[in-house]
Amino acid sequence: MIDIKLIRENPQKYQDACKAKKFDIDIYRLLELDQQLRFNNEHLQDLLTIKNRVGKSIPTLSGNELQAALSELSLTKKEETTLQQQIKELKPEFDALILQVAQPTDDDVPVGKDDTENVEIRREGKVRQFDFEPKDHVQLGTSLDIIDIERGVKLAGTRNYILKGDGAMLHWAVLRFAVDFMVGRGYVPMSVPLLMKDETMTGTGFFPGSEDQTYRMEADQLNLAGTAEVPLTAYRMDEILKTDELPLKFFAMSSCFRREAGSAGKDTYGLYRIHQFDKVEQVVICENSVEESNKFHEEILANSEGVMAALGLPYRVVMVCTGDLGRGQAKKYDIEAWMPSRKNYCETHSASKFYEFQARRMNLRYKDPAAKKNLFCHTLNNTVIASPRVLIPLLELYQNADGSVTIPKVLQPYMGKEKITPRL
RNA sequence: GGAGCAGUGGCUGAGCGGCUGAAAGCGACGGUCUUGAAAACCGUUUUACCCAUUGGGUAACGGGGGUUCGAAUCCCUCCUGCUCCGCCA
Repeated sequence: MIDIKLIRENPQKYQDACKAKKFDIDIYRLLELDQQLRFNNEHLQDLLTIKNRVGKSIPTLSGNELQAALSELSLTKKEETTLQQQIKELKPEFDALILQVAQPTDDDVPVGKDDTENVEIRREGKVRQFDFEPKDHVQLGTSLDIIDIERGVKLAGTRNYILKGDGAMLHWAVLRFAVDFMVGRGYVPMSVPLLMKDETMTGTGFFPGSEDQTYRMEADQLNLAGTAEVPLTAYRMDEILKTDELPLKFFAMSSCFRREAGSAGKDTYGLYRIHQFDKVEQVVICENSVEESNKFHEEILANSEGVMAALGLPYRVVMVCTGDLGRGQAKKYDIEAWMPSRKNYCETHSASKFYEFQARRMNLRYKDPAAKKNLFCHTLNNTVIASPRVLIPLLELYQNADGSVTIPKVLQPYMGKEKITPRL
């Protein structure tokens, strides 16, 4: 959410920000509502002042004076009711609109319409050239009997799968490695609930907007989180933190649930785009400072790059363009791993910087001794590892001519072996 | 799921129609004292918003609604917690 004061000062900036991110919001309608609400509120406040003053004198009055006071109060009350009625009508529209105003992006964010215009920053690692005809991850998974998509779909419908034997082990190995890695970086491990209230979804910025992408438990009015970003970021929601608590650095491993509505027919092959997966996610909550936010944005990116490097996966870092940014994101880096079967670098990580956009929605603040008041925190998050998507490059790049798959060194302790071999 | 009890400031806890944005204690912060610390003593200490130069005003005692000139205090409802019962991974 954006501070209404900032919008008043420079409405065009926010109108432009919405446009760049392809959100159709009428900032000027918002300002109009704001003005009416302020006018009504001021008027109401004056009325209440009178009401309080007269009301307080009531016990000291009697006879005609009392009657006069009471009739004055009944008049102000009538006026108060009218005003409150008007406010009640205007407020919901105002609230709904201001939640939709987009966070302006940093100046260095490239302008573009969609993900095809994201800008590559650099490439890391060497893409493997095969001297045999490589299989894709589905073929490998089937021949090694470690991935069973057909039966996953039988049980749970399209975009579902089952990992089996070394497939399940490899999946967990990757996650466990990521967990240990993040512990090593000093982040606090968290095990969190995944059925989230609407307020939590709104606080983190997923609602309004991503209702279509969210599995909803209507009977209980809860929502299955699509990422542990939601519980981790909202963990201290509605609180005022002590300055020395900051920065908060968390990570959680969790299952993630996504409806993938609107992507019918897209990425239908294999384990790329699925309804349920597991992810280790990192979140940083820091003080209200652009420098701090930038510092931690680089830090969480570096954490994930550390994981990719340890896994020996070639990847590139891209800066996401305006048209591909979410409403609240000021800047975002994606890490894209090389996926041989897709013949491209494909997204495996997404490092987002929000400034106070989420914190303001969640009313997450801290006492700032310098400013001598409560400021909204800044929030950031990034994937540490998401599996089974990362198994795509992992299996495909580590395959051998004989159909086996070598297990990356750092994962071997978790697997208790060096190779996944076909059953005979 | 049923019954009972309860939800007040950072915490404990009083208030149970106007004098209460809220006693008291603890904690925290600042000061005096001290070589330093502790103790003692003094002071400060909820939040958001509005108008104005110092200052003034409004709202909030779990959420929402109601009664009343006036609600932390009475009523309704929802939520949360605790205790007992039921059911159960």
